[in-house]
Amino acid sequence: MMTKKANLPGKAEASDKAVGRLVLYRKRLAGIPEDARRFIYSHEIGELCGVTSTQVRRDLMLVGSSGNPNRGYERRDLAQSIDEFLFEQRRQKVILVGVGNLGRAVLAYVSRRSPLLVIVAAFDSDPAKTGRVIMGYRCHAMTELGDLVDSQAIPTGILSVPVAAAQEVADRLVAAGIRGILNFAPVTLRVPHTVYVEDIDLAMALEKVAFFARHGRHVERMHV
Amino acid sequence: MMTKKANLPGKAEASDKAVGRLVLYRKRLAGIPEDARRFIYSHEIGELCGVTSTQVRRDLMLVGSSGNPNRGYERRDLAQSIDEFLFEQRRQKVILVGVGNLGRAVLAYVSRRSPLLVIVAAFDSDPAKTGRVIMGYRCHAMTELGDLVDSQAIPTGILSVPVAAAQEVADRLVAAGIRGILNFAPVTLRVPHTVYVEDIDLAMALEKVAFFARHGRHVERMHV
DNA sequence: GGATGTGAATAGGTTCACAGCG
DNA sequence: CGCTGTGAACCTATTCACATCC
Repeated sequence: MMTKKANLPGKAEASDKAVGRLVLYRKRLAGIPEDARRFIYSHEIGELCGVTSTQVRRDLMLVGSSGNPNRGYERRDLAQSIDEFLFEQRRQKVILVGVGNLGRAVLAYVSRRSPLLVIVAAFDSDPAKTGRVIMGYRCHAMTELGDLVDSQAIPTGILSVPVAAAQEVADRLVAAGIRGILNFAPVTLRVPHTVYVEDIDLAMALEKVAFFARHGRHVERMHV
Repeated sequence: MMTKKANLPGKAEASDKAVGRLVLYRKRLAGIPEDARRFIYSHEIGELCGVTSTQVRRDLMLVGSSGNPNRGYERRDLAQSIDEFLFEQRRQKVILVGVGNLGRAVLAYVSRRSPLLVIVAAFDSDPAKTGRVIMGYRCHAMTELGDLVDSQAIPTGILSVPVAAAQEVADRLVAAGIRGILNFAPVTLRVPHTVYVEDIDLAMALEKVAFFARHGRHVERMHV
């Protein structure tokens, strides 16, 4: 029998952390000047990212890239492989809900930094904002949210609304078929477990830092 | 012999993840109405935070709190214990460097949300900003940075300056004796390993979400 | 010689299972 | 009974060690 590929054997599944690091490698590679050396060693990538060289090589196994002993990895080629692995080279649409202080900062921050992700619309419930162009993005009324996500099959949403509205908006996003949410609202969202949620709570992040600032412990790095 | 307490036996060392969860528990406890039930079970905390009850109890062992079979944990008491563990109940000073879009959002976000952390000053290199009050915080010139951190023994700094300036500012913070940095600049900072750094790169976080949105995998939650 | 790629060993974190309590 | 507290089992992630290649 065995028609079900449950756990598709042979193909290694990328963990949350591994994906996080791959995104990081990709970003740091992009930061290297175009005219720098054509090849790069795993230990150099490691230094750039605060990761051991073994870890880098282990992660790169996932993308199926392949380096050359003695010369290392061809930079452009490697970047391409990682893009392929992460996004299949295709652009992916994103929407943002909640154009407050934080929402605006995110709009400003993300544009230009992620060429393979495009924010296609922003939403806010405040009538004073809807219709206007903010940080280069047109702000729509919340009523249009469901339709747009659904009709354009938007997979990813950024949630930067006040706590009070967060769960309700999340519900609407889920109902409209969203697959992943980057959540800045300080609340644990209830969503079906098919939807991936990454929470960023700035206050909590700061408290964690404050704790370890006092306790002077270890180095462990991971960019979100 | 055995004078060296290497690994100080008996006292469990809190891991990065455990601390993150404790911060989360504390935050969610704070969100419960004052007049709600006086006791709470580990499985209730777990539901509130998206964590298993075993995990909650395991983490609470670290703070040395103690629940009561049959009734659970006394809410106020527990919150107090966690505060004690995380911050020894004392207020801790924080500064912020870089009052751009993101810096402003962080200022607005953190104030009121972390009663035990107080932002004591903001800094920016733009003369148009220095001297003014932004989001309720007075903005100082960068020249005052080292002195203030040093003289007031500020342990924790928020870094929300442009990439180009990040490493230099980090160096100055370190020289002035900072112990922990919350870094929003999209660069891996080089700091002595006695300094704790937590990186938050919004673009990277979004890319991670976009990846898992396409790959529909697992639930794993962790609020930064 | 110094790098890659990777099985094997290790460390770290989570869940299980259950004793003990109220 | 259903909960807490916790040793032990388990599972995941990282590092080691080394065969292999240029």
